[in-house]
Amino acid sequence: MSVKLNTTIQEKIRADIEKNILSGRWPPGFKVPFEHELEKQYDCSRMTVSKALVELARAGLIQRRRRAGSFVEFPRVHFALIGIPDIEADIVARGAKYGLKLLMQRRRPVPSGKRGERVLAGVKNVLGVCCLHFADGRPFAYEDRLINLDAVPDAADADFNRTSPGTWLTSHIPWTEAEHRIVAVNPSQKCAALLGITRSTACLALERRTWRGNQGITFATQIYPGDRFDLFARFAPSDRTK
Amino acid sequence: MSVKLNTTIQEKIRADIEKNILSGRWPPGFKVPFEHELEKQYDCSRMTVSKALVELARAGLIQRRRRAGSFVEFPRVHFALIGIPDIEADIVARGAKYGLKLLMQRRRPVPSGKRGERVLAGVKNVLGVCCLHFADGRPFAYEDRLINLDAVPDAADADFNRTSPGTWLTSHIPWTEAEHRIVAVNPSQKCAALLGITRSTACLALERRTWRGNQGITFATQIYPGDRFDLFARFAPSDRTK
DNA sequence: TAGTGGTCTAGACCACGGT
DNA sequence: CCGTGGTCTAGACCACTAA
Repeated sequence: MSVKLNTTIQEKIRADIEKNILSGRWPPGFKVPFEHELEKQYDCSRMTVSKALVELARAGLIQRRRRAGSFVEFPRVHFALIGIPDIEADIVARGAKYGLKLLMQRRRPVPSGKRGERVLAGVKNVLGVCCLHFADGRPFAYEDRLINLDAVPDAADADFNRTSPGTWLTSHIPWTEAEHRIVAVNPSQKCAALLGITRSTACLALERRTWRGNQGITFATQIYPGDRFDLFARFAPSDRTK
Repeated sequence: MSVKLNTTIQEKIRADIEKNILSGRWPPGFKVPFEHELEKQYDCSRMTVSKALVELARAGLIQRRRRAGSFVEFPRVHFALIGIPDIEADIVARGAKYGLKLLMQRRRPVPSGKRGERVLAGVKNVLGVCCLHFADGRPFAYEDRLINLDAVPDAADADFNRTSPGTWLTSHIPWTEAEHRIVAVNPSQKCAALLGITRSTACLALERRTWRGNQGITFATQIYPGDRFDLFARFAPSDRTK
């Protein structure tokens, strides 16, 4: 189908070996030729061979062991690199009109015993924000978010009627660490009413915690009705980026 | 906290630059020093600098442009590298006892109009398998799977009372492409009864399609009660592997 | 067009881990 | 022990592209 013109030597080596593995010709445990053998076979320097093999090891296709050589690994766990979208960008990308309704925005203590505790433990200066996201005028997601005002003081004056808190944050502060949790939940009475569904409608809850260094930035919970939202990932074992 | 002893030059360069970016000292759009500048600064060869920068570009922290240089990128989209587990391994890893009950295993036509169609369109020789996964004797997940017997003929004789279809497949055939879809659903009457829940209990549905080349291998739907299962990912922008 | 990154070479030394 | 992979060097040519 597609033709590769960008055929560098290391890319050719990588592609050849990958083909051998994925076709099953080189089964799991199979010993990949030594670097010096590939060096001769492709008539190139050892550095070039090494780059190709390092790449394959990164992708989880082979395992490299000193003195022993490189061996084909078996992909035992499926990984999915899932893009967790900015809601506004996601809705616009789907061709719908984005709408936002701010329900609440005020300083409040961190609810103790709740899930936000771990990110914002001990933080006094916290902003709580609740809002509804709309796609073509229809409720699309409910969002409940805590923001550490010590980390992002500007957030106190932000206008979340125009820009959603998530969008605002990503353009105002970089994060160094993040956690995502995906779970199916039944919505609370209040949440169900806002989304125009019943409590028995399955929803996808997306929890996101972000840090910058040791400082917690934000904890957000987004609730999507199951029939209006899903997460999707398509990928190949050698292509873990994008 | 942790001390790096494995301090190669390229690792030091990479770590230094990463620290500058994540601390905010080098904001988005900031020009990273040219390769030849870093070469002098660290008193090493250009290849070493290059490896460090390539690594940072892979991680999405910088963007490299010919003639212009390298620039700090802003992490705008949240990605989650989620390990979608083999159910048996996952249950055992949680410290529970794994159990499996085969409910159905027989050849059948691909249900047309259903979600399996795209993977196994036109395939005549299809094996349908339904089973329940247990953790410590309690229903943990319901699985409905179609397997292309043209691609994996051995599956016809496999004993799915002992090994779950997913585990069996990953150890018998490699895949080249996969799709995952994650969505919240209300279970069917039958599924709810098998899992010991009601139809109004929110469940996480994991759909997985895998191919080997152009040939569809399998289409699986796994239903997890929302209160017994979640997907979790923790990561830093520079650490997209594992 | 000039200077950057992309790729490659033909060596080198070393740490490590099978034998 | 000794051969492997891990890392590094001091060059080189080329493709691309911003100025």
